[in-house]
Amino acid sequence: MARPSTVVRVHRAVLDLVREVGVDGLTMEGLAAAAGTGKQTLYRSWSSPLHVLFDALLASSTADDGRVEVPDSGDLARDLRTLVDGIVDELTEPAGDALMRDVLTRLQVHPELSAELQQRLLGPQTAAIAERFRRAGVVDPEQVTELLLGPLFHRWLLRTGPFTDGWVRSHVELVLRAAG
Amino acid sequence: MARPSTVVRVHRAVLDLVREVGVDGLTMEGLAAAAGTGKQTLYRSWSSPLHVLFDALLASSTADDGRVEVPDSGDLARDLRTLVDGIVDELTEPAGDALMRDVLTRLQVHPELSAELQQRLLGPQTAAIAERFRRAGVVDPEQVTELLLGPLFHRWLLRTGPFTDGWVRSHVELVLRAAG
DNA sequence: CCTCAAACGAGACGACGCGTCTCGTTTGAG
DNA sequence: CTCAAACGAGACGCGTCGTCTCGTTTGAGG
Repeated sequence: MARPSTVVRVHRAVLDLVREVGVDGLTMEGLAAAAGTGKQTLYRSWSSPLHVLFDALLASSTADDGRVEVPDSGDLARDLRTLVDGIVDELTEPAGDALMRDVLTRLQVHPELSAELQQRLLGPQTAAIAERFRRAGVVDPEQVTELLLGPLFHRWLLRTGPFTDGWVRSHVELVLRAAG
Repeated sequence: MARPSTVVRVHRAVLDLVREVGVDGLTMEGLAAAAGTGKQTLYRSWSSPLHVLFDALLASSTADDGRVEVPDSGDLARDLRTLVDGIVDELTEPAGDALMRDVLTRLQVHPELSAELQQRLLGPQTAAIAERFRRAGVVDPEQVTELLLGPLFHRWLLRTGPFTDGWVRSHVELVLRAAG
C-alpha cells in the first residue's frame, strides 16, 4: 500500500518527533509536516499517532535483532541473575525508559496493538525463558517464568520501587526456591 | 475551593458519563454539560477529564470502606487462596473490569496521580498482605507480597492469560514454596 | 435579616487537531 | 512510453481546547 521510502521517512520522523513533544504531543498533522508527507498518506497506513509510533518502535526493535539471548551456562541461579540484570538494564535505560513505559501503558487500550506486541516480542521472549527453566528440570516452566517476570513489570510499570542489586538477587532467590 | 455539592454532582456525572462514552470519550465540555456546571468550575479543581474520573473513583472506593480484609484463619495457604480469589473476582468483575484497567493504565502517565493511588489504595493493601506474611513467620514479607501480586497484575494488565481456578491454585502454591 | 466576597452557570472566543476531500504531481512496473 | 496507484499539499467543517468575561447564587460574619 505505502511506498517503502515513505514508511522509512515516517518512522524516522515519529521517533525524532516523540523525543521533542512526547507521546501525547504527537499529532497526525505534526507527523505529516515532520515527515514531509500528506495527511492522507498517513491515514492510508495508520489510524492514530500511537499506531505510527508503535509501528516504528516495533520495526526498529525487530530490525536490530529482536532475538532473545537467555544465558545457559548450566548454573541456573547465575543465568537468572544475568538475565534479570539484562532486563533491568533495558527497563532503566534513561534514554528509552520513559518512552517505553508510556507506549506500553497506552497500548493496553488498543487490544489489536497489544496482541501484536505480545505475539511479536513478549511471547517469544517469555517462551525462551520458559524453555531455559524446562531444560533445568523445572516442573511448571511457564508459571515460574511468570513468577520471575511479573514482579519485574509490576515494579517497573507501577513504579513501586527501584531495581537495586539486592532486590534483584533476593527476587531471583525466591523464584528459584519456588521452582524447587 | 469547590462547593461540596458541586463536587458530588461532578463525581456522579463523570461516573455516569464514562459508562456511555468510555474514558477517551470524556471531555471537559461534555462533563460540564452533564454535571450542569460551567467549564471554569471544572478547571478550578481538575486539570483534565482523567483527573476528574480518578478523583471520583478514589472518592467512591474510599467511601464504601476501602479497608483491606486479609483473612487470617491461621492456615496461610487457605487464607492466600481466599485472598487471591477475592482479588481475581474484583479484577474480572464484568462491570468495572475494563474501566479499572483503562484508568489504571492511563494513570501511569501522570506521576502525581499514580503516586496518590499508590499512597491511598495500593500501599495500604500490600502492607496489609505483607503483615499477614510476617505473622506467619515469612522472612521477607514485602518481597513475597510482590511475588504474589506481581504476576496477578501482569496477567491482568497485559492480558497474558485468564484467571482459571487452576492457575490461582498453583500460583499460590509457588509463592508458598518461595516463602519457605 | 443584611451584606458582600467567593464560588458559580453560562457561554463567547481564537487556536488547533481532527478526519475527509480534492487536485495536480511523481513514480515505477509492464 | 504509458498509465494507474501512490503521493504532497492543503482547504474544509467540526469539535474540543483552555481562557475570558458577565451576571447570578450562596452562605458565613456582622
